[in-house]
Amino acid sequence: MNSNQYLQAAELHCEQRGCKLTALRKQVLELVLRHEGVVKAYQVLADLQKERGAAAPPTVYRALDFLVEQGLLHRVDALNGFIVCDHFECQHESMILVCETCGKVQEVDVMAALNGLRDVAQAADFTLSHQNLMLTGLCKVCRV
Amino acid sequence: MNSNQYLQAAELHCEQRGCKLTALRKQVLELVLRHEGVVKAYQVLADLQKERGAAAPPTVYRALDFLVEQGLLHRVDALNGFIVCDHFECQHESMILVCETCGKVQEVDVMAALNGLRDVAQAADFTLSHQNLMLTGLCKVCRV
DNA sequence: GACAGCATGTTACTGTATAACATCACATTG
DNA sequence: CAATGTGATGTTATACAGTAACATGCTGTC
Repeated sequence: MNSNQYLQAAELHCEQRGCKLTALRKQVLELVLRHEGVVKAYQVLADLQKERGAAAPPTVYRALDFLVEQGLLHRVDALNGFIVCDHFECQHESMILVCETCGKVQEVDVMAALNGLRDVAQAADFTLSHQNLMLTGLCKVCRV
Repeated sequence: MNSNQYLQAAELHCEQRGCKLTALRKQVLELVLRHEGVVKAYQVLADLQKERGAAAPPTVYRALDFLVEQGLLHRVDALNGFIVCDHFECQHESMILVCETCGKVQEVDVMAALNGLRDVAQAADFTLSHQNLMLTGLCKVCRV
């Protein structure tokens, strides 16, 4: 799926959920798409400023929040960053793998594998919500 | 284990690992211990300033980083905070459960339950390091 | 055209974290 | 004992992250 296709699908996705991928939101999403892997809010802000002159933090954060809410992006807490989710259509719980060495990220689905954790939590009288886990390790390339 | 016992054990633990729980580090650890649950760096900083007058962010961050490195604290990325680990002796991988409603945290061990995730990661050509997962959900009290 | 409701712009601020350099304390050793 | 090296701490300044609060603009509906 190329960038344009993605944007189109994203637009449709938003409409189906009863809200709009406005020009600004689309532009922000586009900026995020341009980067490989994790993008920071202030990076997006800088990019946005290049493209349209003035822009303040709230502008970017609001757009990013919206995109996260729609499932188009995932927030990666531990990195204060965001990544594109390329399977926003389906209900999923994912695990975001961050390589400690090169910083590359990938997302894998873990709906099933989470059950073990869910059981442990349940045993501690705790009910897990939907998760987007972030775990660290070594990617194929950096593993040597 | 009360606070004093913990501090003593912590001191021993550091020595065994070839480093020192200095007065400052001990004081910071004590300040963290005083709080239930998650503590923020700037909260600790404020407390520290009350006790010893001047103190700047790096002082606190260095101490906290040290304590995390020694396994005495866990960093909770998603909350920009820290919690005490009360079983720093043993090699463990834990899951930190954060209640979405009341914010209380608890730590549970998940060495075994992580294997499922490890397998999924391996299938994606990724080798997981040791983890301290943070997951959100509802605690016993807030679950209703 | 008036209004409601949402999106965006703007200002100012709070909170989180670190770089870079200065100084101190203490152990080692020549 | 003085010289030196090393790690801990102090200090200043700044970078980076996020939000509150209010102003303005846009669009659809009655």
